[in-house]
Amino acid sequence: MLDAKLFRSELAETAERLKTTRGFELDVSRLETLEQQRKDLQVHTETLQAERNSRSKSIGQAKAKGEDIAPLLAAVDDLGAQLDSAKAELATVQDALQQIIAGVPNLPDASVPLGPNEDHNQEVSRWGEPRRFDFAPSDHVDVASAINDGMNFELGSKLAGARFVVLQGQIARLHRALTQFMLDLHTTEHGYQETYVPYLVNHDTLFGTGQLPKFGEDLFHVQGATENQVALSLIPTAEVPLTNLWRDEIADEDQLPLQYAAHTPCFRSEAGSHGRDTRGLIRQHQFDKVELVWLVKPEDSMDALEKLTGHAEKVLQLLELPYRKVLLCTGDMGFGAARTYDLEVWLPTQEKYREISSCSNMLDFQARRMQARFRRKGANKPELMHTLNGSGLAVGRTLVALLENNQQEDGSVTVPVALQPYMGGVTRIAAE
RNA sequence: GGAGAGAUGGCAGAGUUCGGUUUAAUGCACCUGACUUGAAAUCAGGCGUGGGUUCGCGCCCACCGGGGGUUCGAAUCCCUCUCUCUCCGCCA
Repeated sequence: MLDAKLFRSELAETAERLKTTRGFELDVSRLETLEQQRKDLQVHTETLQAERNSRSKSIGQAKAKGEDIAPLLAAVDDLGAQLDSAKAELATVQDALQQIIAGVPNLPDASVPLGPNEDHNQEVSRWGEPRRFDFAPSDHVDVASAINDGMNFELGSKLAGARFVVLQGQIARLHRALTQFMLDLHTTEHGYQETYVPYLVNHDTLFGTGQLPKFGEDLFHVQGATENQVALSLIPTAEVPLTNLWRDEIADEDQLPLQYAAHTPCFRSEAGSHGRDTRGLIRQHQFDKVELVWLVKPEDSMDALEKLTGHAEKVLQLLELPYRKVLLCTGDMGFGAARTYDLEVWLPTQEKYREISSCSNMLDFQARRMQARFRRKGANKPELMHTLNGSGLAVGRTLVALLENNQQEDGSVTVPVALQPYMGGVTRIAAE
């Protein structure tokens, strides 16, 4: 959420920036109208409240002295009704304002390249050399299926439907090994606190990170998750529970930066992506991810983004997977992001780089929604934190990349050195 | 699943019986100053969050787990939801 002051004192400039960077149309005249109404109604309402308070106090004092309070009660007769209607009008206007403001995306950082779509992203660097095959490489589905039916989508759809999978045997173990490897790397080498979090969260939590109110259709919602009527939703990423650990909290300055890592399944309805990536593990309703989250002081957040991205890159490097790092342009960034790097891994059968990690600095956008704050030594006012998150990495897509890049002509798949300890020392997996 | 007790500022913790000088006591922590070579200790003062309004000093409003209700007036009374704790039962 952007600072409400931007919509008052710098409305025209803010609307212009949103339009040029994100192509987002802010309804300026409606905002102006609502803001004027809000101001009038709020002043009116608070005046009535002040009036009521002072009269009630007088009544209390008169009563204490044993005076007759009937005339005082008569004088206050219709104040309650006036106040009720003023409050109701104010609430209507404030809800309307809130709904607009909660749906406005973050403003990109000035360092982000301008552009309407992914064609305008900037490649920052490349690592590794895409392998040259002296045979026609198979895609990950064929590679894994050939290793003792290791990846079975028919079983997935039987159990749950389209976009679900069952992994078996060595492929399932490889998937687990990747997860453990990533989590160990980040917690022992990169300073993250290992964290286990709920996979179902409430709506306040989803509002905090920006999934609600605007992107509810991307989520799976669960009815009657507890005995009551509270609506819960499956997390689309561990960013949601991790970042919300500090919702409505005030940290001490010296507690920052906070670094959290968690492995969770992620659930996405993939509404609006019918027909895209229908084959294979690239786009599933359920996938595993190791997520990295930072909570930092504002002046540290850009530096933290570089570190966070570096930590995700380290995973790819140790797995010896070629990738490139891309700085997203203004039009391609997520709702809450101010600056984002995507890491894209080389997929030989698609002959292109595909997203495997997305690392973003949200600045205070989420912190404002969550009221996640910290207090500097000696300062009396708490201040909003900055929040960052990134995949380190998406486990399913890492498995895809490993299977495709490390396949051999005989159908076996070599295990990278860094992963071998997690595979019981095995250097390659093959059909048995 | 059954029975009971609770939720109050950064933290701890009064106030809730019986609604009204409570601008929520007090302590800890924190900030400023005094004392000190410096520190500790001590003393004095300050110190919740969000919002509105004002050039500013300031003034005003809301907030005692969430929502609703009763009332001129609610931390306090009523309803409801959530969460926590104790005991019993069940259970991976």
